[in-house]
Amino acid sequence: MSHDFLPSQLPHREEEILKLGSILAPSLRRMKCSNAFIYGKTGTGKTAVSKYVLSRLSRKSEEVGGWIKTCYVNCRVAGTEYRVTASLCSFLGLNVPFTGLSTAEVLDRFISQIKKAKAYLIIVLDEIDVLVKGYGDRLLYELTRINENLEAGRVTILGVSNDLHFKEFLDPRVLSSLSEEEVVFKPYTAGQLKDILLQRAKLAFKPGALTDSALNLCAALAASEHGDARRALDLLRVAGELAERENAERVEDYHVREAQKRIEHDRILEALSSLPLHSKAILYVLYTAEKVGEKGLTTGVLYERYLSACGRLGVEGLTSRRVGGLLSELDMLGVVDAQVVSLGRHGRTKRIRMKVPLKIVEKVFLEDPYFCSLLPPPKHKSPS
DNA sequence: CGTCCACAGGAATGACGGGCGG
DNA sequence: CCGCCCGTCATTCCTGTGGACG
Repeated sequence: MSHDFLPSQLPHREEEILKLGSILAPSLRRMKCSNAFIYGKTGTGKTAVSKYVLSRLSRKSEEVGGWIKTCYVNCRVAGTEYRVTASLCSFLGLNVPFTGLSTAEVLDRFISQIKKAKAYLIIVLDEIDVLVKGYGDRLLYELTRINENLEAGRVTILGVSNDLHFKEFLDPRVLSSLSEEEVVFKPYTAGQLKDILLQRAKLAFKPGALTDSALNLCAALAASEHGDARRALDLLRVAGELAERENAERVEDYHVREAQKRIEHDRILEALSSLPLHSKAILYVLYTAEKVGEKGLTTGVLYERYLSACGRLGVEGLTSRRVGGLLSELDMLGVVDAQVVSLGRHGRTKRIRMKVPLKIVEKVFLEDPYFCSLLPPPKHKSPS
């Protein structure tokens, strides 16, 4: 049930597999392949299909002589231009130091290794938008024009992205070269998600351990999200874990609903606890107010209390302007609801209220080394 | 019907830290 | 290794404004 598991069959992606396959097939006859751009929302199978096609291709290539090399790099995991390039080298059996060289030097070594091996290279750059947003399209530009002075060998690039907008960051030359072909992954429908879940459940669950309606619910919930298969699998996995923990015979609907809450809960907790100190201080003020039933604080009141909270924390408070900025960031994150209202003679301000459950916020502060001392000690509860 | 409150939120500028080329 | 540049966060200064109230 884990994210990186690559099943032997990918239901409802036959079309995409065929299309990608036909783009890459010429390499088996030592012919030029088009570069391609693959996009679709998260959990639509882009990564799985790319990896699947790559592995099929490299198996096929061994049958016919093995001149095709496939590389899969996740740009977000690799992180920097340098590490992406270094990672590409390692697919050619070329080890480069993890630091010390310039990126250009690593790229040169990479190119000369291609020449030496006369390799047909298929490169998949997953989450390519992260690389481009962080470092620009320089590396992509270099990669797309390697072919120009290569008498033996070929380089084909498949760029995978879930952000369609990122094309705007690309140089027109890079864009036209990269998007010779485009493959779009549409979101899965509820029915398709069900098939995927069924296939995985066969491997992960004992027969009869999963009710049909629980499975349908997972599919329906994920379909209403983005048609996100990852979400569907998460739901099923967490539901399974919950059922297991309470020694239930089978996974039922309520396990799935519980799993959904749990996933949401963890997501919020993660988002809140990684907030910067001053944003947390603002949240703390809102939390203490709402705890005693005080809702819809105004900006002025919030700022005063924020300053006093800062005093107790032993840090200098920020300006009201900055606090206003942080507040609208929290608003955009969906943590807080801040609406501008006019109180006539009493001026214009914001009505600010919490948009996430107080319980989760409380948990954040209890676990926070800065804030836990400001809170009353937790009531005794049996460990859950 | 104009005034004026209590902010909103844009623009310019400064402080700081980290990466990069020379 | 050093200076430079750039992005981020914060401050300062500022203009804009919906509507209750006199």
